[in-house]
Amino acid sequence: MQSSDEAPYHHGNLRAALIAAADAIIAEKGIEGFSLREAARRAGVSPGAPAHHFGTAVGLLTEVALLGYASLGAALNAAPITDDPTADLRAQALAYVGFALAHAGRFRLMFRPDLVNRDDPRYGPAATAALSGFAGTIGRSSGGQGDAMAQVFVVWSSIHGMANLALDGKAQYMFDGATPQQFAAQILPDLLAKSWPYGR
Amino acid sequence: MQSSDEAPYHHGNLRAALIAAADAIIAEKGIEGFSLREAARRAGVSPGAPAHHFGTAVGLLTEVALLGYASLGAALNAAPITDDPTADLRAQALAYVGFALAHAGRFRLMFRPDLVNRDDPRYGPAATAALSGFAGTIGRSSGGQGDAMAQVFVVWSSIHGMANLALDGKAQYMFDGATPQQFAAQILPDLLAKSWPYGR
DNA sequence: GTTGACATCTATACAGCGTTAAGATGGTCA
DNA sequence: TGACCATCTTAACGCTGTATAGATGTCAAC
Repeated sequence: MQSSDEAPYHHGNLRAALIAAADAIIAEKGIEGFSLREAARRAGVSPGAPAHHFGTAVGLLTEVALLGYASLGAALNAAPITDDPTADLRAQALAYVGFALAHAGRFRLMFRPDLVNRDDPRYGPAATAALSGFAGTIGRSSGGQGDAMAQVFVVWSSIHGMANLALDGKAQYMFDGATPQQFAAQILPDLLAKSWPYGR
Repeated sequence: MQSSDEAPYHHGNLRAALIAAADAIIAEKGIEGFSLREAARRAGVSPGAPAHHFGTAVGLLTEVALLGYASLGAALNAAPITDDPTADLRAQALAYVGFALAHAGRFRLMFRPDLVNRDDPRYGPAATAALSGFAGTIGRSSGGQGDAMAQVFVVWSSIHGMANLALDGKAQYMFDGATPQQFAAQILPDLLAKSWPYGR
């Protein structure tokens, strides 16, 4: 509740504070700049304190990754639904790439199997939910015909690959001078029109 | 020269031994299992020895990554050139995904900007050369029309995204029971036919 | 209210890490 | 032979994640 402004007794809700601290570190320094001890430092507790709430560092990072999937899903769903599924999917794809570039640390963490516990029961649903925007748009257009899973995966592959390459700076070897955003906007229509079986 | 079979004086060629040791560690334990000290241990030298040859750990890992790009290029070029560019590209794409799955550690390292020094003058050419197989196949079919760079990037995005998702085990949420290889073979034709402007 | 049980956090320690600095060692060339 | 230089060792520093034992505060039962 933060009712008194000094560091309280047993800190109150260390769990949430550690998650917030970890997310902030990752946003500032990237996933490589994260350390469990610094998260504890920022939360004002001793290095051993996080263990009680999260076990290991992976436990804490898994929480951040789950938040990342939630925020990715929110970003995808922020694109309005129109009567043009092709345009919708294009907007979602741009949102996906935009999310990767704007939240590089989170995005990289989300796809780091060594830092995230995939056996957490919340992981699968969180990942699926994040992609529900894609699935919905595709389903609205294909009318349920074909293998929906395969369609989502094909679209996801294309967009995910582009997000990764743009994030890794690979695009600069191909289009000098363009920002990743400009580059994405330029390439996306072509990429999507062809990777989506029912598009155009 | 390795003329005597005992550990010699100043070791002989520590540089090559360290690169080989690092590559072996990464192949065995993945990129997260790598440590500079263990590479030194395997080469039979002290922890400080690598510094003289590579500066920091990134220096050594950059060498491994450069080897990785070379081997990736070789894998792509191993697919024979026929008079059917679509089939060629399909084979190369399968080779790309196959490389990622067979050499996961190397592949992950190659795309880890924090572990590889992109400012190394050999980096850009190595990456470009690795993709020359894609570029050649695409160029052979498109006849030089259109933006060659953009075409390569679109194809690369799709395949790279699929390789990453398969490598990260994401495919298992969509096609249970199928091995990544089976999954790749199943999806690739669809992905490629649609991501490649001149295919089919 | 006092007491016991419990969750929470601290203090401390350990092994391992990357990196650095100073010095020993061996090869090479004048 | 002697000077020079590349190479490697030894030792140390501060950092990391994690484990253990104990202190501290909360809460429920009596």
